[in-house]
Amino acid sequence: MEPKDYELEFFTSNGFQRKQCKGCRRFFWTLGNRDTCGEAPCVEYTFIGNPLFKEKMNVHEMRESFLSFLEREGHTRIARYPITARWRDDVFFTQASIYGFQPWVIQGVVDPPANPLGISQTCVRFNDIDNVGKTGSHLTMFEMMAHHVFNKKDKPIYWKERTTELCHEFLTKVQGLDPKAVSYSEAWWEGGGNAGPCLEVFLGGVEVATLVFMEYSTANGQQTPLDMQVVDTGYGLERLTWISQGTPSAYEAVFGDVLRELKEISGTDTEERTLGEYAKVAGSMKIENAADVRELRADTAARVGMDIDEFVRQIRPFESMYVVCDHTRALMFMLSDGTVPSNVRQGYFARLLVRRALREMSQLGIDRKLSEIVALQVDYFSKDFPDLKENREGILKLVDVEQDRYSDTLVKGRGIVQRLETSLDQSGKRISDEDLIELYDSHGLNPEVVAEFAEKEVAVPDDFYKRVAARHAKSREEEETKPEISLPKGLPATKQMFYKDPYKYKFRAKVLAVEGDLVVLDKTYFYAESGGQESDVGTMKDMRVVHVDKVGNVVVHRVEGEMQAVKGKLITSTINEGRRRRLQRHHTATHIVNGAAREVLGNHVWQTGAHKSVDVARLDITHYADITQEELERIERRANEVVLSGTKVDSRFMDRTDAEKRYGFRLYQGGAVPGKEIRVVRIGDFDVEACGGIHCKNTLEVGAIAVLQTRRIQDGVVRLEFASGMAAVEKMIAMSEAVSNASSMLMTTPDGLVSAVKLLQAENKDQRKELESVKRGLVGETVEDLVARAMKVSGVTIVRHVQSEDMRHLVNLAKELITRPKTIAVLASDQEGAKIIVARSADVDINCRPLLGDAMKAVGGSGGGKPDFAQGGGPDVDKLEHAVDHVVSALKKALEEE
RNA sequence: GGGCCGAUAGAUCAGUGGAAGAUCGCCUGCUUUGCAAGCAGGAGGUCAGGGGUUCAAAUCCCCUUCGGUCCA
Repeated sequence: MEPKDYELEFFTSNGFQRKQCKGCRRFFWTLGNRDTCGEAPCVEYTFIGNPLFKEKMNVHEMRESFLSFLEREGHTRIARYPITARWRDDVFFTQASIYGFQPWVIQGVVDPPANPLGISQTCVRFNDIDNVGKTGSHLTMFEMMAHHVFNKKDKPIYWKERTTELCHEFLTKVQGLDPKAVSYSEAWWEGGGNAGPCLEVFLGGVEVATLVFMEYSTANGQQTPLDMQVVDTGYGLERLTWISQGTPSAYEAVFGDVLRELKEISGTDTEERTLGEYAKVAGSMKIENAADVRELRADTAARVGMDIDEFVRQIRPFESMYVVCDHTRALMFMLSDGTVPSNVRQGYFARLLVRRALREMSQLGIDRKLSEIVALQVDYFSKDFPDLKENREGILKLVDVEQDRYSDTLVKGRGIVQRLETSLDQSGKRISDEDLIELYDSHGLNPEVVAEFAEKEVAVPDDFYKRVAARHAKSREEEETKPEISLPKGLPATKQMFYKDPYKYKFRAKVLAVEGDLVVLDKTYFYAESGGQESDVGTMKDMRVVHVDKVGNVVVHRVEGEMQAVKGKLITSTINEGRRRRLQRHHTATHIVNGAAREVLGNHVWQTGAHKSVDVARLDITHYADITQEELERIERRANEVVLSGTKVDSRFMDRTDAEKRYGFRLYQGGAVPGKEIRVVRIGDFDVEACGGIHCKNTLEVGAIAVLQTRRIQDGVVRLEFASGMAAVEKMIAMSEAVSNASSMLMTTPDGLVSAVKLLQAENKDQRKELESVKRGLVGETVEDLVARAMKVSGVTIVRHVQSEDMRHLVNLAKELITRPKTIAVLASDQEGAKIIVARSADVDINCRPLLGDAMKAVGGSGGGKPDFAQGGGPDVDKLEHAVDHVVSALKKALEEE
């Protein structure tokens, strides 16, 4: 960070002065007389009740004002990227305007869609979610407006001067800001392996924009200049809107109609001044936990001269409404862009938003479906984002499903809390901090909810969420590293000929390298395992090719048999055609099933994984529920209609940006796809995906698609298993074989199979019952028998019985015997070791346990039980009779002594 | 991807080594003008699956499967 980085001609020639902030010591440029940088806490918000722009605008007007300004200044306006960053596998969500251009544009692999360009990018960030609603400015979802420039060495467009000038012009000329009111603070930016100087643009106490000049790569601690210099600006749409309106908080400015409606529904109101002071104090504070929030409230209450309790009573409903507005807005975009609520990954954040919003709704006492509020958001935004309108129904459905789920969790939770209290009551305890953490972490019940459910008061520790986090802080498991295939360096990319001719199975190619059992050719028709499609196999001269991998751009053939490939020589290879055809069919079938599932289930369906093997293919898709039999049949029917339609399957390489423009981000079903050119596989108007796999040329080649089963593999993801072509036929043959075998075994026809099985089940159950009751009857008979033969000592009947029985029977026998008055049973069996039961009726005063204990010593085992019913066993079967006699004589002795 | 909690009757759950239970629901009968009523009786269980420890496992240990939940 050097001063010269910031000494712009634009500043010096326009009379800007470089000053140092007396608060934070940062340097900044300004036309005004200020001595502070212009950001809170060095200054307080100055624009509340005092808008700094000439015109009040809502978010839509402000967005349009910015983008059309850029258009007038030679920029091309481009559409936002989805909020779910499917083109990347390193992040879940789009968190800044530059995300859409990482990594391919920034690395210079792909040309930007336009240059220079203007965009308003929808983003979400969850790090400060706890502050939403409280600080007056924090949001989970926001729009980052930007002008981006990608300056290549040979074709620079503009850099610091023009960037700063554009920013200044937008603020002063377009928005009518007093030029003295803005300051540009010198700072350094780093992120995503890149770095560069930046200017932070402050006005009224708020940072409204950051102008980043990305020019270094910071890989392994070194700063090396980038080939491409990137202008990465970011203008906070919501903040600019706020400043234009001068409302007490950003929320009041940006949530528009939705907030108005919420206020009406909940019937809450307060003085603007209270909210304004709240935001001012919050702007100068760092808020990290519940104690900070208390401090913020206390300070503000003091400033407006209000009792703290009264202040909180007034402010809480507003905080709740802001949270509901923010979360529903974020949800709307996330769900529209393909996030399905779930307990993992992206989906979890959607669930989090739904649950938090619902809690605030109940705080407010609004008894409505959350989807009604989301619907308001859709209506407020759909004019500027038509895709929201298109997905409206789907979005609301997802919200409803998720709300139902939460109410299930709460119903369950209420039971858990009540049972916990009852059991704690017995030991005179109360719900502890540990209990609270457990309830939250394992059952999703946050402390407020627990307090609501509990009879008694519940104390919540300030650092509650910190302690939950501490519970999760544990060492990470080491990642498994795949054994790297070592190849000679500098091999050229293998020409993958199957893209040109997927029906060629025999070819000659030059051997470029031989490494152990690995062979690299200059070109190949073998398909390497990727995109879930298994690799081809075949032969190379007399060797077998058993697997084909891709390492970078090099295709590696693994062979078995004596090595016949010689570096520099030509070699003939043959691909196993039958296998290839099956894999190819399964791949095309996968696209068809994906499209059919989307048609049947809804637009929220995205592929999350797939595998195509010889016999079966599987496709994992996002969906919020199990697939019903009816839906399954519709998908299967639709898929086969598409097959029979004889639609051409068009596979071709396209410029990435062109493809995205033409087909949208639905292309990325299989996840991130690298490179400037992507291969686009299009089945008429039915389905388009970016895919490197080998496909049929026409859907007819798929033959038929048989869906074999569906399974929910995780929350929000369903797996479809299916077969196509001959594999489908084989599956059908196998199934019908199983059915006919089963029917003939049951001496019925396939049609009668179900009822035959039902009958069989019923019969089986009846017989089990009957057997049990017969056994019970036997016990009764034996009892009579035994009692008749029993000895009597001092009026007590002692039953001695040794027989090879199972323990269960013995226990039943003893149970039956001791229902008789004045009865003692000494029963034994030598089945599976020596087993003894000593039991007595309730009216005999003898402890059976020590008696049994002695016998157990004799058979070398151990036992236990209750005083009136003891059982045990040991290994020494030979000593069983002796042990039983011992028990009986001890009993006699004890009874006679009385 | 990781942590935690869990899986017992149709539903909700109790049972923490020694005879599988409660409540609701279901069936039958009685009672009642009527019922989200009362009384009496009854049916209903692969204690998720598989291994192990033990004389003995629903219960303790391990694995698998499935569900819930929190976090990244």
